[in-house]
Amino acid sequence: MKRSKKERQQQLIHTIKNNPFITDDALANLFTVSVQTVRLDRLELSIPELRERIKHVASKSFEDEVRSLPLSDVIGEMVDIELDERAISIFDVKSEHIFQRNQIARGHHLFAQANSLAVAVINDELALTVKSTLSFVKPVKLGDRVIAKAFVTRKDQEKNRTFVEVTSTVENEIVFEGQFEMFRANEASKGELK
Amino acid sequence: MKRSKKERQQQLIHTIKNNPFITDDALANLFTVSVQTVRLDRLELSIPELRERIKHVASKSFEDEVRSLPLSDVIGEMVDIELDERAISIFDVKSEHIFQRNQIARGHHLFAQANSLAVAVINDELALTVKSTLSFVKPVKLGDRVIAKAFVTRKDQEKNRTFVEVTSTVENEIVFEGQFEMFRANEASKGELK
DNA sequence: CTGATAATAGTACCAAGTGCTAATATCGGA
DNA sequence: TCCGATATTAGCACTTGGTACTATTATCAG
Repeated sequence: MKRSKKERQQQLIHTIKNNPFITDDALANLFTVSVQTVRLDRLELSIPELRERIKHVASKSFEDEVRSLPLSDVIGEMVDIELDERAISIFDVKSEHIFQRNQIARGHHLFAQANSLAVAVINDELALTVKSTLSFVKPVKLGDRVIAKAFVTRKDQEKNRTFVEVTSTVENEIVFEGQFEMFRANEASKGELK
Repeated sequence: MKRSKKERQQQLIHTIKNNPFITDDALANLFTVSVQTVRLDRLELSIPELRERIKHVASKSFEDEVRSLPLSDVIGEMVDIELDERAISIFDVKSEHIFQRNQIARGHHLFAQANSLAVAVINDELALTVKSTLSFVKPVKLGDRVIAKAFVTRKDQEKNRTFVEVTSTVENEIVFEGQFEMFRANEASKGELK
């Protein structure tokens, strides 16, 4: 018992969290205990085996037909998407997102969530933001769960533009609004961008 | 030979592509061939086994997840500042800032640089973005050095608002412009924000 | 000192493979 | 029609990273 069971289990949780790809064997070495001990720990903490962990990580990102952009490029967690129509993502405000002084989320995270959602909702190989107008309606605090909803409002086929409106709420209260004018590369315009 | 080897292999590629979670066994059933045939096919097409496929999908998404975190501190290096007047920062576009597909910098990093500069230039305890209008003039690429310059254009003492204009350039060419309306908490208004 | 808790050891088993050899099909051309 | 090439199937040993279970040994605390 290096530092008691509890302490080890806390470390185990932490270690696996930021490296789900580690095997029991490696964990046993890390904590200088036997593999069986690691397994008992996982059992108690109901942490699934390596393969299941990996599968979980993988399927989270693979879920549904997010073809336009790999889900990975989205800030926040995508919960719903209908390409070229709408998309919803969730973003939990953690300590790394706030100003330490006042616990208020820094604006660029809200923008990042909204902007990446605007990119993701577009059903095309390439989507870039051209212009946008933002309104930070209400400060967002540590621990808040921000739900961003994006709607495609208009498409201009000739100019390859798509207009997306994003509204972010915390407990049904609007905290952020943004209009995004997006450039999209459809088949015809591929390769035009230098 | 239901439809020739080639045809089956094409289908195999397709099937695995949009469901990397399928086992050889399931594939064998699907094409009504033996498991061995599926394995030979994978071998010829150099498609890795199920576990490796899943691992690949997982690590791709995991890397991006990790990558999106350090957004908090990497917002450029301040090189000059005159409080309530102007500020300049430099931001080098690295691989973690771009879309892998086209090497173009993700918009929120440009916004983050500009926005944090707008916050920094304000000589007050608290500064928050209220509204902003952005224009992504030209795509920024991997390796580019973005120089953002912020100017305070106007102050509205009564409403506690400060207006900041930010222009970002790469090799003297404008790539981004933004107008920011900032809320500031001066002595008089401290604690008003709930 | 004795129980309880914790840790270790060992066994059988599983899924989803790889790598290999060997036996059959099946087809297409001389 | 028969022959050889290609394609397919079968079988076996072995691998990883586990589960599930039992048995033994430490270790600590009252």
